[in-house]
Amino acid sequence: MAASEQRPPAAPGRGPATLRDIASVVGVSPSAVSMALADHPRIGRETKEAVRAAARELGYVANSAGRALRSGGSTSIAVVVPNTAQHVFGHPYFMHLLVGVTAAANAHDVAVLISTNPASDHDPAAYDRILRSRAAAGAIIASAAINDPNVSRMVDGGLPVVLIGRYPHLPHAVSVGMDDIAGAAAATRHLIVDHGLRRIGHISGPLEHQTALDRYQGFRDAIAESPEPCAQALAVGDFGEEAGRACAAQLLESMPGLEAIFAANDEMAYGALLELRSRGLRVPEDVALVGYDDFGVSRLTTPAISTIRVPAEELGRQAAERLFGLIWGTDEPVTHENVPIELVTRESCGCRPAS
Amino acid sequence: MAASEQRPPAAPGRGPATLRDIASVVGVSPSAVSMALADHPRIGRETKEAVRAAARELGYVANSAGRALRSGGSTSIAVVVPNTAQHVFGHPYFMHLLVGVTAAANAHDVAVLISTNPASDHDPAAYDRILRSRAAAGAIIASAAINDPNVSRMVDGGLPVVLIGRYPHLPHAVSVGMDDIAGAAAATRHLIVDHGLRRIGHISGPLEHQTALDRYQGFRDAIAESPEPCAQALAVGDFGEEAGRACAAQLLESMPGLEAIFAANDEMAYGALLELRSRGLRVPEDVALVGYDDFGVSRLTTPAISTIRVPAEELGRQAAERLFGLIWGTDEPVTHENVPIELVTRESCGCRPAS
DNA sequence: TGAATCTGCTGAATCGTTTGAGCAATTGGA
DNA sequence: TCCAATTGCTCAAACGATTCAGCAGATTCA
Repeated sequence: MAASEQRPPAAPGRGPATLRDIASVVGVSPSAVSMALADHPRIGRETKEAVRAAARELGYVANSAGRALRSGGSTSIAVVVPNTAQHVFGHPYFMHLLVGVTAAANAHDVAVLISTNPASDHDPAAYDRILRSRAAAGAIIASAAINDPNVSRMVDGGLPVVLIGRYPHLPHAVSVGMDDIAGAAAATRHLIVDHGLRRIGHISGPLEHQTALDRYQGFRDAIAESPEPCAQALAVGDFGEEAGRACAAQLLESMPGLEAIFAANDEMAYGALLELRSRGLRVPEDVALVGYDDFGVSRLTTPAISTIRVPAEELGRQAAERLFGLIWGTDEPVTHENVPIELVTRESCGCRPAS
Repeated sequence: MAASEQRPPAAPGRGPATLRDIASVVGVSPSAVSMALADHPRIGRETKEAVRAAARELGYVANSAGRALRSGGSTSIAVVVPNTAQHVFGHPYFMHLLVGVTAAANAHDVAVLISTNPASDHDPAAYDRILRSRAAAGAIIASAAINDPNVSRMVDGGLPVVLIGRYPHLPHAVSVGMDDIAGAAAATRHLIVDHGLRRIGHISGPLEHQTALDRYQGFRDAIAESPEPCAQALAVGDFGEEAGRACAAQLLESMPGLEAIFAANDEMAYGALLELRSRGLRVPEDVALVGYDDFGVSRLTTPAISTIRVPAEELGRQAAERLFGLIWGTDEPVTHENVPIELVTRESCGCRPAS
């Protein structure tokens, strides 16, 4: 079925219609058809109507390769995930992000390409190739480590790029994120001020991620601003549930009389919950617990985990809009923008009685 | 070419390199470069090496539009989600599917385009346009309602399409799915045979989804094959947590002495769990519960919900491989293939004591 | 020595679309 | 009546990669 005939002009069933097919139906040149569809003022009203009718009839959609080639720029954007697929790509955060991005892209009739790192490390990264091949007109980069050299290479690569998160060492980069420092401080402050807890441990993410750094910073800020002295402890995890267990164990060792744990994400908070439960400690009566993210996990556990809600979908939507602004040049170059976050109190901090 | 002055040959920083840039560096024609990169036998070894060196030097990646235009066929595949974005796209199922698809696509150096329905209903669907515009060489269609006319239109549209799920009314369609009937029967049989329960209710999905139909069918099969008589009841939900609550309430009304509930997915099982708990009924002691899917939700609840594990990632991977087979013509046209599923017993059916 | 073959490349055409230049017909103004 | 301006289209040239026919030069064989 791959062998195509010589192409009798505008064979009705054979493959998608082209400008030429419409042209031969209407009886004008392909150029006229192109201009008619673009609503060019120099094309007559009748011709335009005839062209549009024929286009609808034949189900014409412009060949994206032809268009991209001629007008230098595709109608796609890429969402790239620099980290290995297993680690981040499978995370609910990414899914919500993607929903936001596709919603915005759909509204502008733009296709979304997703790209992760290939397994091999010496090869040029997959997303690198996508941008160089001009398959996408720009890219949204999600959750990169701060020392990822690819990110700064892409930012400097001349192609429109929007980063998700905060990148203090890339001052020229356009980014959309949230105030993780304030969020973490709010979570910690809630434990200190509203629940009167004084001996608090933090389970952080890997410290080469800005997000982990910022949440740790917010934690320390809240401790520091407390009028009454608080004791703090740190255990460094990797955002995974198992690390949460291990870090909770570590905190219990290192800080006798631990009253509360603030974990840098909900997965680790859940891990901590399991560890505490397995040691016979009650949450929140013996140890209070707060997480971060609110992507479903924290709502389901018993007790439900109090957390900071990250509006990932909104993040994705704004990143996409910002990217369109860069691509079409319709935007003042805002360097960084934050979406609002919110403390969600549930049972694990002691706000509502665990049922 | 009188216009050769316009283009200072291979300006190093200006935009991605083209074949011409390499050609002018090496001192051969663009054709030779193309053939060298394709490892054509009629190109000399030295030239090939020089070309490859220059290509690496300039960071050359073939312009995807140019290549697609000439060789008729892009190097992307599309993943389309016919349902509204809110409903299905945000589901963990989709995320796992996507991980599998991208993993397979990455391995073959193929880009993945994702597409959802636009809001408007009268417009040609977004994925329709993607295929017609040849932006993607083929498509994987995820979770469509059985009466979705777009699906059969795409299947008959002449472009390679792989469906995910079972489509008994589209006998020619290539699809990858799982045996939902067997899975549901296994879940129900577990309640009957292993736990000795006899009065069982089913919370199904919307019955215009084949998945919902099949799981209901499996439920009834297991009831029917039971040597001892069982009582059954049905409540129809929409795969959402709220519907799970409502359906559980409905089942408790309609079937006095209800001993067990088999829900067609984990979200609804979780809703049922909440409803049972709010009525003071213990799970599994008073009412046993089994769900379906195992995308994280069921593992986190207390008690953890027994369920059927759906290998969505594997589903995505196989769908992608099947699609490549269709596109490149390297495959016998297997019509339908199943991935294996597995019963995962946890606490909600009574297999392990709830901690 | 001359013809056939092989080797290594060039030139031109092509994919489908867009766009500026330009041409023929019509209309307007003086 | 004649020169302009306007209207409505056509032509040709791109965009970048691929591919096939063909052309020199070198090599082989008779």
